[in-house]
Amino acid sequence: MVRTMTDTNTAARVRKPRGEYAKTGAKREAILDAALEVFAESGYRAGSLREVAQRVGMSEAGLLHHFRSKSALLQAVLDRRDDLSRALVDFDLPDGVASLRGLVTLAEHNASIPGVIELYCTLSAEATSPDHPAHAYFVQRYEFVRTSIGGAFERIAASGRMSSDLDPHRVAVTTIALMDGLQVQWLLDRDSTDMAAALAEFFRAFVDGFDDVDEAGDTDADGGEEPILGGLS
Amino acid sequence: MVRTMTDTNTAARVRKPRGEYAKTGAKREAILDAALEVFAESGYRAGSLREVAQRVGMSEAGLLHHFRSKSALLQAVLDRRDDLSRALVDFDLPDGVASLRGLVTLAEHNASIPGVIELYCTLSAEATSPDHPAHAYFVQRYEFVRTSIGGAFERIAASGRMSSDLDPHRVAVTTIALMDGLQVQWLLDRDSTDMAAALAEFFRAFVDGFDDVDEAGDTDADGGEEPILGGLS
DNA sequence: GTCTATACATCGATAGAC
DNA sequence: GTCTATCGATGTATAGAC
Repeated sequence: MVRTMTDTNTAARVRKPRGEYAKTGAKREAILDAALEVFAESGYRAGSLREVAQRVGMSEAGLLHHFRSKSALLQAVLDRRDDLSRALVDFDLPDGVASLRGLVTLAEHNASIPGVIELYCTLSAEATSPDHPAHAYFVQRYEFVRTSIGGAFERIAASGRMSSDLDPHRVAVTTIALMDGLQVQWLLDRDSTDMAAALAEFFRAFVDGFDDVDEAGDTDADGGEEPILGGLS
Repeated sequence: MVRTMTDTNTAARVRKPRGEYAKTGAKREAILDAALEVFAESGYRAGSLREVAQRVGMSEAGLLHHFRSKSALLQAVLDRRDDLSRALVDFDLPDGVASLRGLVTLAEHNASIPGVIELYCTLSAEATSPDHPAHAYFVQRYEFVRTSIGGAFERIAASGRMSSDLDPHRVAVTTIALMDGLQVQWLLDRDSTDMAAALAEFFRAFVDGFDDVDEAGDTDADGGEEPILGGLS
């Protein structure tokens, strides 16, 4: 399970009585939406509370009543994305190849929400600096994702569907790097790359039978939607 | 040839008389060094002229005597990196595989100059925003690099050393994405990845005989150093 | 060519009225 | 819960003395 920056805050928030929470919660959500936009467009350091407050139709003081500081607001934005992700991600599928196909689906999905891509793309680069308020968050996040995708490749290797010359963990690092790097190019020029196609081409070269249709593993027969892995970056 | 943002300025600078240029040129170089550091650590928007001036032991006004604005300083920093790169890069080698090996060497070299990696990593994400002063620079830069690496892969494909299923241009996009993404992870955690090894593993999977020693193509017999491709990102 | 002084904008955050 | 008012810090850039 991913450790977040504000487990304490989140717990306290959830413990609040429902009626009071519902009303003020709507405002909170609106603020978080606006904050995500602003941080995505300008990054954390260059993004201003003023801009967030303006977009949500509030004064800065009113905004700071809900979030006591700018960095607390950032943490809340990231925590909420994690909540969404946690509800959608399932990396512990027995079939590692299915997890990889999920990543391609994710890349497709991501192209429809450029704001979120911008957020993670900008923030992860910014948070490279050790004194950035989200530095620890991103270090832990990447660690977790590396482990998850590494596990998928381990199962693929164990089933003999990948060259034994390849280290599953290193291929996981490569996969994540590829997804991140594609996003930079895509944000700079939407026509420069089809992120999902590039990712699929990559998997096809490393994994035997990546394109094979799976009629056997029909665990999704309940008609539910494919799980979409969100906010990986 | 790469088009830069300040061809005009560069031309004007070069035209200056040598004696005058030498003295003030030293100060310029010192400023550019400091500016690269600051922009690398904090990005363009959060990096301050104050910090640059302090590191170079000057007042802000003195600094602005050499560069009329903050964005002009950034352009000068990028232009200088391009000058260095242009002197080191040779992507028009007849042997495409040799160019790829050059990229691995570059990845090794880059690990020794984290400041430059930080600069491009932070700036390229920041410049994703259309109103960023370096936006056009990075769009053009990536276009150029895609074309260059795409050409190398085309020659490799033409010589039959790559699967004909792969589109050389798309593999070029993938290669660049991989290099960029590796840098993010590496900056967040230096132990998370060996950038050069990951890149080599990638090429090995796509290119036949990537590891083969080339005794035939001994064009480097003059004892000169391997050309190092600098500042690709 | 470099400095001091300063103008002017923007920002995060607090205090206190309502 | 939201506002106005305000503080203090920080930032870019200019004017003018030396």
